[in-house]
Amino acid sequence: MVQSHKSAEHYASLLRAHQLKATPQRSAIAEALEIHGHLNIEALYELLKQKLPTLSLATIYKNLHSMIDKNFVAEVKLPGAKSVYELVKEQHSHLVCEKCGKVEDISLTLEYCIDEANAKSNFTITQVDIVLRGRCHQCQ
Amino acid sequence: MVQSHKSAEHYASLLRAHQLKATPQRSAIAEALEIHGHLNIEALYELLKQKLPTLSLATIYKNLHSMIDKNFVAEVKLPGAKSVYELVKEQHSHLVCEKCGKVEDISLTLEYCIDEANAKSNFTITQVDIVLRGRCHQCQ
DNA sequence: CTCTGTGCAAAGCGTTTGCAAACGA
DNA sequence: TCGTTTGCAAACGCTTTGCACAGAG
Repeated sequence: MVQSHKSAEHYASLLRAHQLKATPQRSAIAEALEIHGHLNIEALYELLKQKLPTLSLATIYKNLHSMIDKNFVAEVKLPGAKSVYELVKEQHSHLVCEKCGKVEDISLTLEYCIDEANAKSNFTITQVDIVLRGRCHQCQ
Repeated sequence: MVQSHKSAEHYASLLRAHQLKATPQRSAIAEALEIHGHLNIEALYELLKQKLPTLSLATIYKNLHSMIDKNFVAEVKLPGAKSVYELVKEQHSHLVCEKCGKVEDISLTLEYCIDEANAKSNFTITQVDIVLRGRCHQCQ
């Protein structure tokens, strides 16, 4: 298991930088997402209950919403699976293993896609969401 | 409003070609998706109730599932919006207007993305789902 | 001290299921 | 005719809400 090397204050500052009050629940969510990268709501709840036994699902829902509103967390909708949540970072795309479901980030050059889409359509493209599917190294 | 120029038998044949019994409800779903391109469940229900007043939501859910199982219909998950459904066609990507929500198809060259992802990751990519967001011609 | 966040329980809402009747092949 | 589909209503599960108490700033 990956361990955190960040202090509680690290997450509190991150939260405050996004106009979010720093509570233990929110810090725990931030830490879990930073460590695990991508988690769905159920996984997040199971994970956090270990450290915060009284944590309620409602709190997770409320906090994910406020974190998304403040652009601190993003929801990643995956084809044929539950949404996962991640900390907002620089623009990136997602790889999903079709066998084990693992999600990884990948940085792709998107100019080509955007240019082609602008040329072929009447839209002015501002954003590209890409989900790549395939087999991860272990599942080949 | 776009009107259909296909006979009822056209949709019945399409359905049978996908191992689906041709019922009026299914033909109506196929027709609506062919005419409108992309519809969410609520829009589909409202539309179809006009022609089939006794149609139930449960029937739409059951049929969409069997149509997806038979690879006749595909679900398109959109960031921050309800899923829409479309008839399965050749591989293509989606454009979504961030103002009016309109969804259009676009054919993009994906080799570049796939090659780059294969080169930069340990995954063997088999599929790429791209959702482009921006402003459509009317909403610029 | 004040306002926001938390946890619990209840409510809400979209989706699924069970079943009898209707229907397609 | 036989197996599938339909429509209804009930059940389900995930998400949201209301509220009293606790906690952050």
